[in-house]
Amino acid sequence: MHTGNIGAFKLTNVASAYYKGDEKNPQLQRIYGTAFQTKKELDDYFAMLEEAKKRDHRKLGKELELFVFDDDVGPGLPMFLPRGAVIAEELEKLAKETEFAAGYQRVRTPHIARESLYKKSGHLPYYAESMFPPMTLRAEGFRGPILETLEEASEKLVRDMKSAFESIGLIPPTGSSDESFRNFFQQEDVIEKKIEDLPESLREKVAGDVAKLKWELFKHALLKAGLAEDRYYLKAMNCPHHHKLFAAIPRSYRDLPLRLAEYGTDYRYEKSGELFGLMRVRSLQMNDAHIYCTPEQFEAEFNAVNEMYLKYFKLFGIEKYLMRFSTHDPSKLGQKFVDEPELWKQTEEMTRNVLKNSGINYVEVPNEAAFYGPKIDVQAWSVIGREFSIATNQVDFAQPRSFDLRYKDRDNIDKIPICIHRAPLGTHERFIGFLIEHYAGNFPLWLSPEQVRILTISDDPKLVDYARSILKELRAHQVRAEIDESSDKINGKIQRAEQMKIHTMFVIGKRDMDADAVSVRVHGKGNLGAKPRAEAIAEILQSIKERRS
RNA sequence: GCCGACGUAGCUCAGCUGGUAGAGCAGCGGUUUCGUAAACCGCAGGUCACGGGUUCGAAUCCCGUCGUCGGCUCCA
Repeated sequence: MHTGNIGAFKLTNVASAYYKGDEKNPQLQRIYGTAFQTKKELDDYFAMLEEAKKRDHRKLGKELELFVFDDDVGPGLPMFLPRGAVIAEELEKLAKETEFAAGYQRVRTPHIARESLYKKSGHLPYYAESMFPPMTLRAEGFRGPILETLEEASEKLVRDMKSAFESIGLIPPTGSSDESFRNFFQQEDVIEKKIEDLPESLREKVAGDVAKLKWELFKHALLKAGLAEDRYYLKAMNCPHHHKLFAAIPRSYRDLPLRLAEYGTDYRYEKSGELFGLMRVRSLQMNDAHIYCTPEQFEAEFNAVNEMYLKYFKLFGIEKYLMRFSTHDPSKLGQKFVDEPELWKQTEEMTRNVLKNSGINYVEVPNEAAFYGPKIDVQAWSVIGREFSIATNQVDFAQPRSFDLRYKDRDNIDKIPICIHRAPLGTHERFIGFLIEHYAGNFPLWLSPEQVRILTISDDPKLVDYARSILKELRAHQVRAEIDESSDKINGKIQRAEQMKIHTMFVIGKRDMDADAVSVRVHGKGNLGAKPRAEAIAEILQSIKERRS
């Protein structure tokens, strides 16, 4: 490229940016502009932006009464109104059916867990920044009296410290008075010597680290003294809970692949400036599943997941997509990525091969992997050509190890499974946001918040009865139908229904009633004329069943 | 979190350089019974995001907080 190619340009906006893209660096003012080879391309680009503005999911979400945010609830915490909740439920139904057919099983897990779970999983410390701070409770297990004074507490602390030492096989020196115990505790070299005397298993546990030993003992004593805290975190991912479900039952190679699915609710403490409508939120419900498999099964499972993506893309009319294969940066092992250089290499190689063999459209991006393994992000383009990061698909070698997950293989040896994290529809929140823009709020019938609205031409009681009997029939078939019996003129009723982008309108007048018919009007298509009632309803049911676009 | 802009009725917005709030739609009450994108009349609705300050007087000026948006960074 050179400047000679610039045929048209336009300045757009002004904003600051970090020097060299690092948030630790100072910020500079940046003037944005865009350029194209031809005026036509430039105009098309701005037409796209204009169209995107009209389709903005925040605007349509408000107009169509899909979801709201409320300051008292909190930033980034969307609430779905009935019309929006419908879309989420349809997506869940779709996911459940698709996953059931693909051999997944549904599970259910709580929204919170103890700190220990996230220590095991590696979320603490690798993911701590993105988690809500913990809620702190007085530790469970303390049954003793609440201590009145500080002295009392400290005496008890020392006493319990002593028994803590004894509990791991360290015998305090002769006398065992509190005094001598205190002295003993001060002498690190003595403790070190004692550590050497420990059985190997215990020695490993403290890893020769006196500070760590002291800390462990101190915590133990604190707990016993009733001064300990117990911390619970809101979950930011579902995987740790699912790993526990894997571990809950002894697993054989015959059980694999085991596919555990849940539309799990997660909470992530996104930085305030990152929040953006439904696209970036702090409470999110993910179309999540974890596949536990053997290395031999990996390729088939991974391909099956990709097949599922393609199936969804087709259903939603997503024509352009790209898989971004994210790998680790060796210089950030132990900081951003778990410190397992060999396993990183192996799983990345394995994943790369599957991608290559499958012929799927992908690019490789370094340094963007998940902390527990290589990751594939799926980008999709909406009909107006805007790009969204919708879904993710991750390979995890780290957590199965840290959770000590095992299955008994053919050769009677315990082996560690590989875990595939996958969420083809991403989160409800972002996916619904995407769909709003993609369809410009004109959802296909199966997704439509209100599928049919019955509009009566007059409020003649006989006519209203006829209209209500149609409503009843539609609802008996689970069709989301409403009736507008207001005293407005038919034009007014149509206007309101059209503005709410109601998919199908049944206009009911005396002519229709006499012929046991309905006049069908479809949003965006206008009046389609009268049809026998049974035929019109059958068509509605068929379209919903097939999830027609 | 950082830089910048913005924050008036449920919604969309008006309110000029400070004189103490206004419209349309929606809502409610009537009237109207009208065949494919807005029938008519009336009523009600606002601590002008929140908290402080300047001033005789603040929606208007200043400071702080919260929130939203445009970016950065991050991400599903």
